[in-house]
Amino acid sequence: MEDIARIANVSKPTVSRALSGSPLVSDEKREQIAKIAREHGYAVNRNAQKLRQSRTNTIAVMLDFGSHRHGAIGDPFIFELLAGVSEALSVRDVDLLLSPSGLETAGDYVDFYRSRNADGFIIIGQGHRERMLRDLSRRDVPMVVWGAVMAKSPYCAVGSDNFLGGRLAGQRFLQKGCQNWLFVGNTSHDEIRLRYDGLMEAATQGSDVAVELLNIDVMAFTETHDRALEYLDAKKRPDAVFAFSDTAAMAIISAFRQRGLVAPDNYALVGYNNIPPSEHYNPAISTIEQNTHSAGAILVEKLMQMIEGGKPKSAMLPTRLIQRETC
Amino acid sequence: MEDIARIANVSKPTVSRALSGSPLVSDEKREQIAKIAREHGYAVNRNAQKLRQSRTNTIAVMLDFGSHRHGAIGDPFIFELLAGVSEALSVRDVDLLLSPSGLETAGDYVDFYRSRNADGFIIIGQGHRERMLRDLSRRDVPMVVWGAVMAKSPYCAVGSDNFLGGRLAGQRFLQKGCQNWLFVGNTSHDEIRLRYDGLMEAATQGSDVAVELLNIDVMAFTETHDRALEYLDAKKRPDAVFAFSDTAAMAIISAFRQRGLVAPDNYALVGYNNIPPSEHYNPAISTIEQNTHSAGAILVEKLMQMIEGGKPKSAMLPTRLIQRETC
DNA sequence: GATTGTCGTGAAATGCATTTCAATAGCCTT
DNA sequence: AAGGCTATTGAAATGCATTTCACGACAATC
Repeated sequence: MEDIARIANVSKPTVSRALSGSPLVSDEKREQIAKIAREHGYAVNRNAQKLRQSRTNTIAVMLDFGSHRHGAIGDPFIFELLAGVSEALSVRDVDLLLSPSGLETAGDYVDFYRSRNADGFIIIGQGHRERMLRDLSRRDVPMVVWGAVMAKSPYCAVGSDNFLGGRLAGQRFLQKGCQNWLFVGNTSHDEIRLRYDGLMEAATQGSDVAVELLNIDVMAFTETHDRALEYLDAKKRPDAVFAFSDTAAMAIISAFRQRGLVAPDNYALVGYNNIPPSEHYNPAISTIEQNTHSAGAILVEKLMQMIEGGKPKSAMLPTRLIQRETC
Repeated sequence: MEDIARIANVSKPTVSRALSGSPLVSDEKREQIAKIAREHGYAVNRNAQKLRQSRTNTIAVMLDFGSHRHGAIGDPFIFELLAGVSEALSVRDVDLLLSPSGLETAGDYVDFYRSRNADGFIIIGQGHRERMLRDLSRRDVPMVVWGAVMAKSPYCAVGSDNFLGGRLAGQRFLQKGCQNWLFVGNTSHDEIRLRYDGLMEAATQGSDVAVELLNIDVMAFTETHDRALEYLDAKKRPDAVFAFSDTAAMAIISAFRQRGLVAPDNYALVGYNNIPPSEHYNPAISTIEQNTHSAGAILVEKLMQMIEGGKPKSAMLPTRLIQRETC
């Protein structure tokens, strides 16, 4: 920068101001300096900048890649969410650091933050990290979580109305007169348990409705498929299935078909997320839609408020049932 | 750091060495210093470190999020690739900057690199950026590209043997005696054109084989589906379809079924990527498998060599046909 | 006892941009 | 013509860790 200053016959601060678009420097001079910088292949050292400003304009997005081969991550839904976040960040010219490694405990997160790697965290899915997240939220680190939104939550969470999602599915089952329901998913994840709770609430409003729970902990396609087969082979015959994701719904459809059961003739089925293939699946999958696109924007918005010192409130996004062939 | 040094009764350099695991400092002292740092909530400022070392231990991974709503990105395959890269990087303790915004021209990439935002680039998919990539590769910026591997390529590319993939599908079609083939994909992308070329080669080995091309430029699910319907409604009746991705294959299956055509009875179908749902789809999709997992590791390996000043060669990964119900 | 070597340590230089604060030049009032 | 104001500008301080180089202490060798 000093060299550029010399060539442009100005001082270092002036170059700095010109390049960062400060109003203190005239447009003419700015132009001229920018030109010189360009010609000499000079680009501001971003690390020196971050060091000086104690601001990184970077946020870390935590995806549970660990569960990649457990399937949760492969879901197009997560990808859409990530794309939404990425887009919202790029509008603000903030960089996205994807799932930096070695972050396990709340202490790890705090250290990472203190090392000024990022100005804050967006954490996708509480999963089984609920306890860690609680700890972390007390440590004065800007963070926003995508997942279950609970009244008592100590941190800012953004998520769909999962309880409603479950209830909508249940109400539809009631309409169709189904009485033996099956919920497929891992209820140890808050987000998914809320869906189960919503389904249960609907169940209590019907008469003679029984709900079973197929609690799969490895949420991959193949595992879900196999667990569903086992379930059927135990002579169970649900007339309504609510799956925690469309991907899982596909696994269900496949397993049930192997045993000669087809939706909607032999059972009703509702999935979750409304991923693109669901609409054209055979049969087309009824599902609960989440608004991924605004999700990303809201997550970013909240986190930015937090970084600026604000204390944003959690937000719950609406959800709706999309009826297709399976139900 | 100076404070920690004072408290530990040593000098700044010693603290630096202790915390970075230098062998120059005794284990005992290292322990003690680490303890003090922990107790006082001290964490090394990563930006100062990067500034001093002129090394960021960060690489930028470029995904074409722009095409998100054009579908390409939603493909689980891309996600798997990303997960593979992420994992390979985390082993090396390198951070992953995801698709920083504002990078269009080769010049943008160079500036970004010169600003020391990252030590190099992994670029997923040449797409329509082929020209930019050529430019960039001449500018002395470490980069590796996932996509078509071509002999004359000026940059290091890693990819599957797409030509072979196409040929395998074609050979299978020949075995089954199909004569009216349809290729579905956007051949303006090198990667996909190679698959087409491979298919064509197989075609020339058969007798009386005709190949048509359904050149879809928006590779999203719904668009593919609609284009397939249009195609059928133009009274075309292919007896073999090769789709550039399993996702596209699903769209094809759906569209064909709407016109009363079912695989494998009415036509043979081969997809690409072997994403998890393909195995259990109805019908189960025959497909060309790419090895995503080693892909990520190889990409990272090559890039690291390049960052160290090496000049790694391109690599082509094997590919194989997985026969399932559709063919 | 003198010499060579090893090990650990610290002072100071370095990487680079931003920001504060004081100073200057130029213009307008009165 | 003197005083006051604005718009620019620059010198120096600052953010923080790493690295070079030199030095002291101590053990081993002759």
